[in-house]
Amino acid sequence: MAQSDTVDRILDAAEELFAERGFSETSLRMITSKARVNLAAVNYHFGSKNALIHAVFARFLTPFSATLENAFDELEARCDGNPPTLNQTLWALTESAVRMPQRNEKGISIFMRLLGLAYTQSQGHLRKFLELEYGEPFSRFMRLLKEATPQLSAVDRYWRIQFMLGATAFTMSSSDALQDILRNKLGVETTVQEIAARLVPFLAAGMQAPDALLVPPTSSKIPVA
Amino acid sequence: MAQSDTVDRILDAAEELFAERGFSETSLRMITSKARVNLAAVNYHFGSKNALIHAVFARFLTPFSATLENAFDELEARCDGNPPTLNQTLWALTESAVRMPQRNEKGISIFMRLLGLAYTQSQGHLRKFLELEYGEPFSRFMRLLKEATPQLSAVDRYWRIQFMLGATAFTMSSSDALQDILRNKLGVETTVQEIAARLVPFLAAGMQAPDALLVPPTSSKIPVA
DNA sequence: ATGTGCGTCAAACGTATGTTTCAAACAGAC
DNA sequence: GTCTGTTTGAAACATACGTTTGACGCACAT
Repeated sequence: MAQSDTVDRILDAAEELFAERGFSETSLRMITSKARVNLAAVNYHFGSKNALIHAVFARFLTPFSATLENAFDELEARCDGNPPTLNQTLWALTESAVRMPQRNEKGISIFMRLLGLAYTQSQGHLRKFLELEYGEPFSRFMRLLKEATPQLSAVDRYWRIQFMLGATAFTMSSSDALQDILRNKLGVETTVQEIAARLVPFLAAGMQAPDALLVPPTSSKIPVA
Repeated sequence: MAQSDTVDRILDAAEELFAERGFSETSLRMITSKARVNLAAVNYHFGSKNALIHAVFARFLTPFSATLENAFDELEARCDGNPPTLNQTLWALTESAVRMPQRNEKGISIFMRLLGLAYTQSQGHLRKFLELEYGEPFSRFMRLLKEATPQLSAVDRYWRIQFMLGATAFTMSSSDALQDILRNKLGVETTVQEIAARLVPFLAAGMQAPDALLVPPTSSKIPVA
């Protein structure tokens, strides 16, 4: 065995367990026993549990971030000068995610779920790590979104982007369970690609919704079509 | 002091700590010391940490669920016969949430954050507890959504509902953090009511988006590196 | 053969957790 | 006042955690 695959075994196991159970709820002992390596191996190879978490993110975020930069480069080149549309920007992102080389068929949903957890679980160190290491492609995505939705105020845009992130992270992270339910209920099979194909129009429509009414259209007034 | 306020002190402290740190990351010792009660009081009054979590949810979910049922009753009465529109249904839900009697100014955001956590953190016991106790208003909401979007196929509707849930749960579960970012970046203060007022149009637009295109609308042939 | 460096292993460490114990304090009824 | 059931208090319990230790095995250069 070449340069000991212990490191990868740990990363594989950790990635999967973190995705299903969260960070604090996953102990090093669960990880090492799933990976069938010694407990001390984690601290030997990574230094600490937090460092392991960072390594798990780095392993999939680094190639993804490169792929994404390429997709954005190409998109901007194709539009030369004009800002890409909202649809184009969203599709560039989705395609980059979907086309990522996956280690297994659960790859994309683990990927999404981890991103969601990173946002949700307020682990300070993770947040700082991600901002530091991968802030740039994120900023670029934000800039593209901004140029694609000039009609929105900065505040409206900010919140709508959060809504998009939420819909995406949530759906993708529980896509396994959701696909099961759908299969049992309606007897339909679905691929992640199809989910993405449904998600993008939903998001685009939401982003381009008319300005937020700050008053509910309840009772008498504004019956709404 | 009437029937010992220990119980309420514990619930107040637990609610706040759970909302800011999550369940596993909050220890009974943090709770009891914040509430200035003895450590053993939690197990004496509630039986276990899990039971305390259930009690925290029950305290705000029971009145909320009642309020919601009333709101739906009233909405259906007002529409007599015709199914309520999507906007009306969504607003009935949001208003019920926003108008809940709050214990303090942080009430509503704690409430939202806890709901988000319940969805996000896959604590098995919580899920089961919530389904068992509050499954009915949820089913009713789903039925109203179905009647409000007859143009959607069952599959489309299913996924779009997941997208809505995701956007809501995600935003609500990190709303404090998101408000902080917004404050530091743009110097804007936001209330949960305003977030809700922005969320509803976003969701409504997404739900009513044109049928999903199953092919990305990129210019040429989906080049992508 | 010998020594060196890296990786593995079982075992232990210190700390923090949820829970239990049991005596003391307290309330209200008689 | 005395008794009775309920609530508090300090302390201990058993367990699980992340981390550290030091002995051991093994490849490989000398």
